[in-house]
Amino acid sequence: MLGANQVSMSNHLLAALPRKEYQKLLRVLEPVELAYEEVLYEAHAPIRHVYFPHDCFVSMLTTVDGGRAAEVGLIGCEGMVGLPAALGIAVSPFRGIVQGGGTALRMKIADFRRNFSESAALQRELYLFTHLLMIQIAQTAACNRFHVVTQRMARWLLMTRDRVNSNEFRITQEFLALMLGVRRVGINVAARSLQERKLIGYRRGTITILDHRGLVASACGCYKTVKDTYTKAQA
Amino acid sequence: MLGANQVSMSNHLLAALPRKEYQKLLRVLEPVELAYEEVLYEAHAPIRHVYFPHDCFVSMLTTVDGGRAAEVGLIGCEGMVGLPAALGIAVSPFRGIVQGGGTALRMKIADFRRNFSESAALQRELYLFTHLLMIQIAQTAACNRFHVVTQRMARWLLMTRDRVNSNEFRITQEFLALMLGVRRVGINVAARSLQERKLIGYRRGTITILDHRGLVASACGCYKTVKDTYTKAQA
DNA sequence: AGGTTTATGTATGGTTCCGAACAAAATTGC
DNA sequence: GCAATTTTGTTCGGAACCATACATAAACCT
Repeated sequence: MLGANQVSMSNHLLAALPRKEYQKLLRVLEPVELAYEEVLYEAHAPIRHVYFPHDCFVSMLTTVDGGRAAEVGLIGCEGMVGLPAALGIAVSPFRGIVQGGGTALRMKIADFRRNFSESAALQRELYLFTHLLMIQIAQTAACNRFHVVTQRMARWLLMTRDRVNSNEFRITQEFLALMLGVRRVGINVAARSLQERKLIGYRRGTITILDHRGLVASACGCYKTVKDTYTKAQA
Repeated sequence: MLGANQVSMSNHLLAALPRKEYQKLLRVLEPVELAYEEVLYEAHAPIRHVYFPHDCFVSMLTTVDGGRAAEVGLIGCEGMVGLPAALGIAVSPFRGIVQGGGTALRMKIADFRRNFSESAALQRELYLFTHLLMIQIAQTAACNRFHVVTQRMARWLLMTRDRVNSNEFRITQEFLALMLGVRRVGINVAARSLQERKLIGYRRGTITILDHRGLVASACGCYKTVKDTYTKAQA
């Protein structure tokens, strides 16, 4: 039986499955440590495993012009990494790169296919998650269009917080710039602006959220919009 | 038996179904005329019908800050409008608005649910299309981040052309500005720039593509990236 | 401890786009 | 034909961000 702590640290998708199906999956699930900046999928490369994050999360990036990339989605313990597999697709359209290091359960793609086709509950959950991820990506598209760097950075920090369950995480400004598709200078300016307002603190490679509510107020509405959608759908 | 012309004018998703399943669906499919600017779904409103466009296409828009909207996806005869229904979702997350007027087949949501669950072929096609739409949306997110208005406008015109199979279509600059999430002034400048280079022509409410290859060269790579993905997947 | 590497801070000029307002031309309705 | 409406053309100052370059500071290594 899972204790409350284990449930909170485990993957929500798996946790929501009926007991029996969950235990069946456990037989083919393998615990792995995912390291910061580890690449799970290259764009257009085959999906060999699907991942169910516990306390880490993964950025999905898409590339333009053969070089520049931007994050289009963030997947943590609320979802599964390697979603195209649930749609019958063998290749990842995006680059998947680990952000916060931590633990996850993973499954070989062949095992996933078999178990997925046999579990109506898993199907239902993954199709729902597909829908939610699509909304997240779409909101990112609009957000990229309308909102300034400071707002987008605040949103990113909040989304990250929700996925690692911690107010502090390791991330450099350089890396954050890559995610948001801006220059590091832009992040630097935004970071200082948020720090001056005492919403965040940071030092060399670490950012701390000091005032959660204030940060929400500084972020664009995209944060709340997407979060509410997830909350409602998974209630 | 469908003649070649009818096939080319009909919906690709339906056309790719096995003969028998297609004929079964025909019993619950109803032909409709979709008018320019008609709203098929309001955001967060229930999906009552799914639509299979023939010679028209539909923009999916997402809203930020309670007002401004931007197009995140374009669906024409290559797909189905109301895709969340295939994921077991009853509500459209986006606003769906008809662009080029034309004909489509539509199905009541209850009929769709029943037929979808009974047709493995339809499931396969719609899950594939879900995947493709997700890629389109993600590319739009990156495109919004990196590319200038002229490039994005060229991309939009090309995507539209592919969906209506015509080099000329009715669209005002004002409306195009709404789709791309910019001011009309920005579209005006871009339109004149494209016209000066003899890539397009336009007059009050109508745009004509004059030099297709030249326009592709002026568009960002996002056009080709997404188009190639669709072509390859549906081959 | 001292040098190397990595991360953050700062400056400059230029481009794109925004917000707002107004002018001109094409189309429509009477 | 003439007025109203719709669509397109143009202007202006300012904000955000870009590319590039260089300066400082913290952490790491041996």
